[in-house]
Amino acid sequence: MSQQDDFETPSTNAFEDALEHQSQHYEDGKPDTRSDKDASGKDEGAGSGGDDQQDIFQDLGFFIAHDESRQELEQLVSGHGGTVLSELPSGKSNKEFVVSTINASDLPTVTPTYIKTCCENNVLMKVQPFLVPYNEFRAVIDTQLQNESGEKPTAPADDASETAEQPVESPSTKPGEDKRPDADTPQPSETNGGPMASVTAESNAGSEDQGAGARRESVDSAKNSISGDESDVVKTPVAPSPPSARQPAASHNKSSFTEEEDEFILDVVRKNPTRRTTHTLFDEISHYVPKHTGNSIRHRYRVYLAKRLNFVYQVDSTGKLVRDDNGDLIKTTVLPKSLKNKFTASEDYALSVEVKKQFYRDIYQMDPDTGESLIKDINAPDGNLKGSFGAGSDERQNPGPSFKDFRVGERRGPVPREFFKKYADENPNHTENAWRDRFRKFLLTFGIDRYIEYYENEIAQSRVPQAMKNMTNRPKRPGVPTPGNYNSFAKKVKTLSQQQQQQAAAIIAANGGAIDPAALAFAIPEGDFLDEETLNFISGLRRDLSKIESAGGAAFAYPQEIAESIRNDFTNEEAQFDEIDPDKIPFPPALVTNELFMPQFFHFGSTREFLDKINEVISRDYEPSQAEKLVQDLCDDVGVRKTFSTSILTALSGDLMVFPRYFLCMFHFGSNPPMNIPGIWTREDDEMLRSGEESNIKKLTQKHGAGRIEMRKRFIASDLV
DNA sequence: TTTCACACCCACACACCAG
DNA sequence: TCTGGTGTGTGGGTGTGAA
Repeated sequence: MSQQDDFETPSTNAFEDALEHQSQHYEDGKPDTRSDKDASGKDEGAGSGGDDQQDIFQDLGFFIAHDESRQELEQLVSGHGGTVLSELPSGKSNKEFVVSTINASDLPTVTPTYIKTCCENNVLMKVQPFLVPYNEFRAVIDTQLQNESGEKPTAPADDASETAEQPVESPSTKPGEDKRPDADTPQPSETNGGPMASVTAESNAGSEDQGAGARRESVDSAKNSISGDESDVVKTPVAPSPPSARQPAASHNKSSFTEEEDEFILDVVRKNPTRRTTHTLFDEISHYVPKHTGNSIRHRYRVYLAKRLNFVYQVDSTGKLVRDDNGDLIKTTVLPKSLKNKFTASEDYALSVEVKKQFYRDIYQMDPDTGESLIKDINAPDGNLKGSFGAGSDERQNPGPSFKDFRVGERRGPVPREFFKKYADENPNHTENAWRDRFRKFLLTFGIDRYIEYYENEIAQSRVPQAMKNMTNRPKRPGVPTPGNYNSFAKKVKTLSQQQQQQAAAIIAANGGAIDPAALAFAIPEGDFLDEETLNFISGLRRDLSKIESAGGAAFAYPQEIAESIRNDFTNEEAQFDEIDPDKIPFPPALVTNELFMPQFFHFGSTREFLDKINEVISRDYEPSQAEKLVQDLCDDVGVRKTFSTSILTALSGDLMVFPRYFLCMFHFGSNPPMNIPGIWTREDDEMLRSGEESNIKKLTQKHGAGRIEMRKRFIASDLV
């Protein structure tokens, strides 16, 4: 597989013909000349780098409701022959679209990415994968806001969940790319002579699904639209939050993918580009998109979303994300290698020849390239012999044929491990184990002499030789799940303990039969989660535990008078904030998500039980510099994610006395972080403290007390906030 | 009939272990 | 140390059924 195939091989089935169908279905039956032009422009556009601008949007109108890059989008539309509409389309024409990431108008709406992608490729692409589903919740909210403000109804305000985009390199076919042999090319297959893998382009043509958006289930971006948090998301190349896990269950057993979910999937892939083809990545994503299984998310990505992956974030050789000097992720259009590499014919041939040379050396103690003897003079000073003597003595006596005339025959070894180690060092495209396995399972089965002969013959005939295939016929293992099959929740539950099943069933039942994260957590194997980077962006908790740790005890050790003052404040506050009855808080509490808590959290039977355990953990004897151990214990014993407990510690300025209060108030008041609680510092509190204004300090003193203000100042001075 | 979500398949790359 | 057995899960699909 080409390393850059996703970008550089045009996905020809992605190019537009949907509108042509639409016109047949909906329009007036007039001949549409665009399709011919598109057909001719496909390859040209894809290969030309997009410099030769064409009127790809001719006859089409777009209402740009995307505030973020309105001017750019308008220029792109008009620059490519399209019409920029000054008001919302009537909905009667299938050639008019709204451009926005939110569809609150129930009109055909495409994402801004559609405009950009078409222009970058100079091709009118299929509109279907870029259609935005109608979001009736958002429409309701917009209407409410309009009613409250008395404003006229307007076009849907743009959602800011779209990540920043950059121009994509125009797709082109690279020389040296994976070239699949012709179907009639003979190949080294024992079991069938056909081509190894015919690339089956799934038919995407013929979609006239203008109503697809309206049919889809809408989701809860309404909450975000009110909070005004969207702008933050736009400005940073951070993924959209995971789609809400508390969305109403679909009326049927298959849920459509929303734009929000699509963007979430794309962002996780961008941050895990080496795992883009794996099953496990999508299974992990499914933990955060509970309406869909890993299988279906993977399918969704492969068939639809891969075309929209116009960039990924750069990773190092180990797959870890790389950041620039400012700490930002680096976008790239070059895809990193995936986890496993297919063996090519030239690799098979090179290995065959190298193994053959190894046998030749072993048998005849002669250098296969020079024909010189490898046996040192027996009287040599070091007394060592060249080469090894793995073969029988008879063969060693034999001067032997030239390497060219030598045949390996039935010989299978020995091949020292060192051979594969050295070979892997020189050919790092595969590991030592992989080279050895290729030798064992393919070369030995097919025949070394035979493959060399085949390969050289193909080259001589100016044909493209193929790699060996179909050499493995391991019997199916009875009772073992099919690899790469990440299906339904029910299947996962089957693997759980009886007690866990009962708990999961209870949660599902309490949830009206809908699967929620709490129940789902039982099905997630421990440690089977997205990488820390992804979790960070999911949780939004970017606290740096190492800072706290590196500050040693300084951040948590306070002078006696401050400690005394804080203790007094704490005692006075207890009646108001610490005597909330945990038995009145249902378990799991409403705010609990997988982003904040580990699966073992859900093993607690009640909120009280959870809080008792919290109290037990923080009562242990931790040194001031043992923040990391505390965080680890909270994770292991109570199921609080490290990122979450670190953020709480930061909000509490390390004051463990307030730790139970944080959870109690969070669950009771339904707010994370809990607001207006003494000892729990919010971002606004910190800004007020930093301002140094007398009025602000006065307010903070009333809220937190003088001792905690001193404590917080030290925390800020240590750069821990 | 078509589309799409979801289930399922299977060759094989890569790994590890025991004799 | 060599070797064979075999586990795991990637990579690239296809099959099925509801809407």
